[in-house]
This record gives sequence, C-alpha cells and structure tokens, in this order.
Amino acid sequence: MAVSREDKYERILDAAIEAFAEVGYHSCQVSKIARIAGVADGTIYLYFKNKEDILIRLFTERMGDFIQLIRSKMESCQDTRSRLRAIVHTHLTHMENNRALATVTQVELRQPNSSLYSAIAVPLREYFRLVEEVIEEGIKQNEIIPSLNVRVARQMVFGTIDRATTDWIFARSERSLSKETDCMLKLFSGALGLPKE
Amino acid sequence: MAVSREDKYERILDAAIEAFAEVGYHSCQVSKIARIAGVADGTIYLYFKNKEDILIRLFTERMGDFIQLIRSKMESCQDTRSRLRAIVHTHLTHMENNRALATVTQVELRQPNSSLYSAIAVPLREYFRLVEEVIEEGIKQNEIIPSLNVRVARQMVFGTIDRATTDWIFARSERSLSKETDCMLKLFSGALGLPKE
Amino acid sequence: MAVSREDKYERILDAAIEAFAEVGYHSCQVSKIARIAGVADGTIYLYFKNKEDILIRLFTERMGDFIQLIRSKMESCQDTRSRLRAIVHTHLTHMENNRALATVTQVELRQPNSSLYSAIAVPLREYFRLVEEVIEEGIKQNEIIPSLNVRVARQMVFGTIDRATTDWIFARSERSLSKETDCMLKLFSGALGLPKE
Amino acid sequence: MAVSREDKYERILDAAIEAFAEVGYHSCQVSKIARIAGVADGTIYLYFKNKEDILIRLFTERMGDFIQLIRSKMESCQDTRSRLRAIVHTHLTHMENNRALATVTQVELRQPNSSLYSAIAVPLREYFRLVEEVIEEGIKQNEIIPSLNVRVARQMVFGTIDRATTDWIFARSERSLSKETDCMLKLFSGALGLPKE
DNA sequence: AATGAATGAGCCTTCATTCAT
DNA sequence: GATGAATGAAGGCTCATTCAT
Repeated sequence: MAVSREDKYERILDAAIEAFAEVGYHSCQVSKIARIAGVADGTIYLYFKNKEDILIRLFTERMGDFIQLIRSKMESCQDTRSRLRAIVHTHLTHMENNRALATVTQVELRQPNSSLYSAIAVPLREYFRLVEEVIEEGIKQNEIIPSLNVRVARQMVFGTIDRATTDWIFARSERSLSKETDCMLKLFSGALGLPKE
Repeated sequence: MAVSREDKYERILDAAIEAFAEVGYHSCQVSKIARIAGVADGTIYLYFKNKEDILIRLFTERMGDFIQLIRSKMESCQDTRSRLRAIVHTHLTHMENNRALATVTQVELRQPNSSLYSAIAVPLREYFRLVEEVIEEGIKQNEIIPSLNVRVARQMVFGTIDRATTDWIFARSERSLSKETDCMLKLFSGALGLPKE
Repeated sequence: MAVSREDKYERILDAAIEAFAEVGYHSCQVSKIARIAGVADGTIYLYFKNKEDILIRLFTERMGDFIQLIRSKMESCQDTRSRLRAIVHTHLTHMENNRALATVTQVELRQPNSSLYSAIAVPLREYFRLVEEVIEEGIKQNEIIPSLNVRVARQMVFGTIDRATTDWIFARSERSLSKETDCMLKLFSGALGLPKE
Repeated sequence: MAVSREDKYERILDAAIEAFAEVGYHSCQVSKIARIAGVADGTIYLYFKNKEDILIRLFTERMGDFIQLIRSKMESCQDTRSRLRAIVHTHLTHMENNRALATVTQVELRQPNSSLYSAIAVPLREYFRLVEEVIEEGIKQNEIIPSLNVRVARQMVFGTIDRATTDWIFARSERSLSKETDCMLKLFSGALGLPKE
C-alpha cells in the first residue's frame, strides 16, 4: 500500500521531532529530516515552506492536540483539585510518552525575535489561559484562597511542571516523570489553599 | 590609559550578551559581537576559542557571580522564609537589572547534546543544590513539612521564578518583575507549609 | 472532440513562447509552461526531449514558417526595391503581430556554446542567405551599386530591422512597428544606391 | 607585492567577463569566476552583492568607459562623416580587442523583466543618444538629408554595427572586424545622403 | 597584541526530469 | 497517453575562523 499524502506529512513531522530532539533545530540539516522520514530532500518542500515552517507547524499542531487532550481529560472533573491533577498528570504523561517532542518543546520554545515566537505564542497562551481559568474558577468556588495573584499562581503551576520536564529530559535516567504528579499536587494544594482531600 | 586585557575580555562578553539577547545565539554573527565590542573580528579569537566558547564562559562566569551574590544575601538570614525571600528577590532583581543577560539565560540555556550543556550544567546544578539545601535545612528545623519531595519542591521554586522571568522578558512591558516576590513567597509558604509570619 | 496530438504540441509551444517572453528562458520553469498550456508537467516530456528542446523547436519551426512567409510575399515582386520592402514589411508586421515570439527571438537568440546556437544557426543563416540573394540579384540587375560588400549590406538590412524590433519590444509603447517600413526603405535605398522610385 | 583592493575588484570583473563569455551568464557558476580570478568563492561577495550584481557592474562600468572612449575620439572630428567613422571604427576596434566583453555584451544585453535591464538601459540609452546627436547635428549642418527619421537612422547605425559584431563573434574566424569600417561607412553615407568625400 | 580581508566548508532551496499509477 | 508527486543533483550565498600585516 502506498504511503498517502497525509501519512507523508506526518512522517516528515515525526522525523523532524526526532531530528530536532537529537541535535537541536539549528544544528539539524534538512537532509537529516529527509533521511529519517525516508523521503528525498526536495519532498520536504512539497509539504513545508521551509525549514522554519516545519518547526512552526510542529508546535502549533502538536500543542493544539495536546491542549485538546487536556481539555477532554478535564471535562469529567468536578472540583479544582481534580482539574489540576488532570493538567499535571496529562502533561507529565504526555511528555513521558513523547520524549522527543518534549525535548524539542523545552529547547526550541524560546527563540527571540523570530517569526517562530509569534507562532508559538498562540497555543502557549491558550494553555496559560486554561490554567488560569481553573484557578479563577477555584477562587469563585471558594476552593482557592482569593488573595493570590492568578498570573503568578499560573506561573507556579506551569513553571513547576515545565522545570520537572526539563530536568527529566536532561537526566536521561529511566525514572518516571508522571509519578511525580502527587508530589506536585500536594505542593500546589498548599500553595493555593485547596481544602484537604 | 589603554584598554587593559581584562577590560577587553569583559567588553566582548558584554557585547555578546547584548547581541545574543537581541537575535539569539545561532542567528548572531561573530562580527556583530565584534562591532558592538568595538574590536576587530579576529581579536575575539585572542580571547575566546570560538563562538560557543563565548556563550559557555558567559554562562559560567555570570552565573558564578550570580550564585555568589545569592549566597552573600543569604548569610544574614536566620530562617527558611527569609532565605527563600533572599533567593527569590535577588534572582528577580538581578534579572530585572540585567535584562539582556536574562534573555540569553532563558533562551540559550537548553541546547541538547552540545558541549554547551555540560558547561552550563555545573553552575546550574550548584544553584539547584543551594535551593535544595535551604529546603532540607527548613525540614530539619521543622519549618517545612517533612513529607515533601525535596527535588520537586526545588523544581517548584526554581520553575516558578524561571517562568515568571521568561514571561517578563517576552511581555516587553515595563511592569516590574521583582515586585512579584511577595506573591511568590506566599505561594511557596503555603506549598512548603512554612509557619505563619 | 478530444485535443489531438498535434494540438497539444502546438499548445505547449505557444505556452512556451508566452512564458519565455514573460520571464526569459532561464528564469522560466517547465511547470509554468505546463500550467499555461493546461497540461501536466510530465506531459511536456512526451512531446519534447527537455527544456532546451522546446526552445530549439520553437525557433526552428516558427522561423521556418516565417521564412516561408517572406519567400511567398516576395514571389510577386519584380524588382529589388519591392523585394526589400517585402522583407522589411513582412518582418516588422510579423513581429508586431507576434510580440511574445518577437521577445523570445530577440532575447534568446544569442546563447554562446550551446546546442541551442547550432540549432538556431540553420534557419537564421537561411534568412541571411535570402537577404544576400536579393542584394546579389540587385547587383546583377544593376539596381544596386556593385562595389559594396554583400555581407555588410545584409548586416545593415538585418541589423536595422532587428534593432528596431528590439527597441519596439523594450519601449512597451503602443507605437506601430510596421509603420517604420518606409523610413527604413528610404535609408536602404540610399545605402544600396537603388534607382529613384 | 600584494594585490591591492582595486586590483582584486578588477580581477573578478575580468574573470567574470571571461567566464560569462565562455558559457553564458546563467550557466556560469560563481565558483568558476572565483577560480579564474584566483580568489575564494566567498571573496566575490566582499566586492559584489550577488551574482547579478557582477553582471550589472560589468555593463555599467565597461560601457561607461567605452562611451567615454568614443566621445574622446570624436572630439577632434570636424564633420559628420568623420564623427560617424569615429563611432564605427572605435566600436569595432574595441570589440575586436575585447572579444570576451563583446560576447557578453552581445549575448546578455537583452534580458527581459530583470533588474539587469534597467541597469543596462542607462548606458545603452546614452550611447543611442550620442549617435542621434551626431545625426541631428549633421542635419543641422546640411550634411545629412533632413527628411529622415532620426531614431530609425540611429537604429540603422547601431543595428548594423551590432549585427556585424555578433556575426564576427559567432564566426570565430580570424577575420578582422574593424576592417569593415569603410564598407559600413559607405553604406551609411548613401543612406544618410552625406556629401561625397 | 590587533586587525580585517580572505577563506572555503557547508547548507537550504530550486527545479528539470522521472515513473508509478 | 496523461498525470503530478517525488526525486536528488546542483549552486548561490553565509559566516566562523585564519593569518599576513
């Protein structure tokens, strides 16, 4: 069976994730992506405008999926604690299951002054917004102490998860990342003043 | 008086911080650093092995200074809360006062598989160790609840500060970063179970 | 009725003339010709060996037709003056009516060291020969002064027409090209010593 | 003695003329020019913006010099015949002595829709203007019949010279080009109605 | 030590051509 | 015959690094 057009696009994207994770975006040659994807160099340009376009689409598409995943996991949650748990656990599990993507995300997410930044900014801000909504709702429901700064609280939640992920990537050990969900949640509970379980 | 060897070295390093902050390490040409530093391209190679060496030395030296600064600020602290406050406040203030350095630090800190990573790892781990020591001491002194995972707690402290800094850099607004010290400390107090003030 | 093989061949040739005229042979992509002709890229290679072959056939066929046209116009001419007039007028009118072809002809006629040159050389030399025959016949009939160099005289006739055509193409104005027939003929009459009308 | 900056610029220009003449602008690799000039590929880009810039500067500078040469040769001329002779003879001699330049000029002078065309247009128009001035002055001095179209007359003068040059280039024979000055002048005399010598 | 012109390896991208359908 | 997705060779240009002055 021939490889369909859809498949090829995805294969190039997957190859790019693997390649970027291994050597970083800037040190990665387009021909390396092509080799991993099993296509010719020129084929890449049938699906992507240029090298940067690969990175941009990678972020927007995969992060879009990721945020959808988190939203769906949160639907059945009744209280703030379980919503936070859904975020933390889904995030850590997803990174654990997609280590290469995690590596790229952690590393390349922060380029200054590039068209890349503005492309990334949209899904990232959407994620931030989602976390802040959970916090705001928690305050409204009297589950979270009202006096805290919502943005800083969100920075704590995301920053902690993000840092744990980065540490896990660089540690290269086999230790589980998602197992840290409970530790993290306990800290967040105390910080936000969530009621005892 | 002629510019001494020391001065020229520092001037190149400062120029590099400015240049890297503006366009990013990979997009920055050595000649740009030379122009900002007011020296010839070739002169850079009298002081640095190559382009990457500039970045490595930049991190190790400036982060070394930074850690020294934090240690000195912490010397007079008697309890865990004030030690944490010293860390948070010194970190945020330092980044606020050295925005270009902050930009480089936040952006370029995470290159995979490069000799850069191992160079950065040393001072970064020292900083992590410092935070973890404060937490461990807090547990020993019964100021922090003992059941938490020290590493995850450190990831929270550093991750939150780090994320707040990144947000502040990309926000490009004039809002103060160091003013968030108290918000952050309140969260950490709750998370770690610090006694009421 | 389906488009016949003949038709498709001609359509590609016409498309090539249009495309080459617009952007020049070297800057013209084969896919552009295909798009204008309304065929797939690959189809072109069913009718032409390669890109250069399109240009070669374009010249040989269209110039062959052009020379036939001039010959037929000259058949009814009784004297040198009317023969020259036929050449000049037919040439200018033809270029005026086929501006795109004229553009390609004027521009691409002169590539050094290519298989293109030798392909063009044949019809071009035939045209030159035709002009020189008119001159030689004029000398034999005592209509043209015998002391002139036939080749140089032909260079004058062709060069003048050719230059006027090039100027007209680049002028992009709406001024008529064929209207210059009489001016040109008057110059040629004086140069060649044709008898008064 | 070191090669001065000026020299290197000229050497690259000369190398480009030779290389373009041999294989044509489009088929000529920048590395070929570099090899002939005896410099590294990158050095070219210290002196020229890009490949097209080489061609543009080549035309503007060398044609500027050429027009100056013709002007200087014409200064001592007292009548129209000697002015025309100066133009024809200087043009033919110059092309004969600079065959490679002539080849490039004849071939690459006519690219449509490129920034090249507008760059060439200026010196070329200046040359046309010079020829037309000679004709206009001749009419004013009653040396040339007044009824002719000046533009077409100029097209004849330039077109004939240009065509003779092209023929000479493609002939590749050792026959002299400049020796045709007199043939050509005799034709022009008759065409323009110049008084007998 | 300082310079900056010169180097040349390296890479992204294009596009003529092919070939499985 | 017709298609157009896929190919991959080729080349213009950049820029970190060198070295003669």
